[in-house]
Amino acid sequence: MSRGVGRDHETVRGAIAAAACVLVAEEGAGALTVRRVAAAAGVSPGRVQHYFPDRTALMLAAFDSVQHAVAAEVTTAVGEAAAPEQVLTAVLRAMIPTDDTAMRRLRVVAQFESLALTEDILATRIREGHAELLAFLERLLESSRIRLDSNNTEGTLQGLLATAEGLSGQVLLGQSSPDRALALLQTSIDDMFRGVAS
Amino acid sequence: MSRGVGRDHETVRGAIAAAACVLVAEEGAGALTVRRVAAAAGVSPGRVQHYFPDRTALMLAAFDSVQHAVAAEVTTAVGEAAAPEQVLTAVLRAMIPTDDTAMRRLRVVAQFESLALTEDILATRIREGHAELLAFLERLLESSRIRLDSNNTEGTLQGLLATAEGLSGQVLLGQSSPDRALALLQTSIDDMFRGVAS
DNA sequence: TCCTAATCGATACGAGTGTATCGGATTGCG
DNA sequence: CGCAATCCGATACACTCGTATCGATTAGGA
Repeated sequence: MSRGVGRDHETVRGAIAAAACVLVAEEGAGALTVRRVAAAAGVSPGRVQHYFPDRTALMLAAFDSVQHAVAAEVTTAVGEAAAPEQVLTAVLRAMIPTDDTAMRRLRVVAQFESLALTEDILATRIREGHAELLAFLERLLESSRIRLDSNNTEGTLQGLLATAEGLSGQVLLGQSSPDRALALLQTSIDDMFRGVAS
Repeated sequence: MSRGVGRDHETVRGAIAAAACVLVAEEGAGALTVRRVAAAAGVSPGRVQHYFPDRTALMLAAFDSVQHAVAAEVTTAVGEAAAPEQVLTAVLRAMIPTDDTAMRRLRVVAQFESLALTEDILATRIREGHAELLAFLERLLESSRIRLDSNNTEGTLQGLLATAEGLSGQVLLGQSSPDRALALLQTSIDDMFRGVAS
């Protein structure tokens, strides 16, 4: 079934999008090209063109691919945690790249974030994902017995997310080691829980 | 003196680099092109080519241009502050875009940071600038009477810088308003100084 | 004055881009 | 067994890109 109507459309699309992500991770967003992606996926340019009408569709598919990968990563990290504090810690730690695969994934995310400064569609999607994550963590903490001393759960969470994102950027740029970033992140988390009755 | 040897080389170079920054701010790093920059600077492509041997030189000049602009901004912000705590606060607040010009400037910085994930020369320069800023703030706090409770000045500062960078990214992506980001940043700074005898 | 070096506009070339289009291959259905 | 729908490889076209190159212009020293 290498041709014809029997092809599993979504599988092929996903494979091409995944190859596009690898390409972006290694060569930057500028390499997001029909022909380059085709070469990276080991596929003819015509095939890529068949599954994606234009360059924007290819870009959005690649973005969805990383976003789903990140969501899956977060989900498994959450699955292993029990208490709400552990869930929060796991989610935030997942934003710091420690191994090669996480490094690549977060490099792709960083590339798309800078693309989003120009492409409004990407900015919207990133905002939605960010708001979703924030709401999830907010529900998590509010449904538990945890109450933050600042009486401002959303603000504190947003600050924590900003810290994690900043540390992630530092690691990606080689300004900080993953271990150091994780330690600093843990300090911020501990500060947040300080003086809180669980 | 529109031609000939009498031209002020550095002035022309600077003007072209500044125009390149405006272009990057408005259209992203992908617009960093000889012809586009020439058009943005109101200059013939040949002139740009004359002052910059290749695209990399143009990119580095544009990067230096923003870096100097940021340094100047920080310097004036520091000049208005008296106490070391105020200096630190001023530096960190300068990383959050509040008006249009700061917005544009930080957009350019963000674009170059994502470019640095691919271009090693940029990564090196950013690391150097970051280390320099960190060392400056460290000296500032250590030479003053301020001692951090965590007994880990560098780590705390790095965490604070990460928070500011993360908040800056949130503002750039429209996930947070400048005022909100400034408030969250202030909270982080206050937490840092909590329990510290000045 | 004139001549050398700097400046710069214009043009050209090859590579790479997005996209349109065509034709053959393949498959599942009637 | 057709046959229509899908799949996809190939090609073409009009662009933009970086870069090389040439010639004209200009300024300042000899």
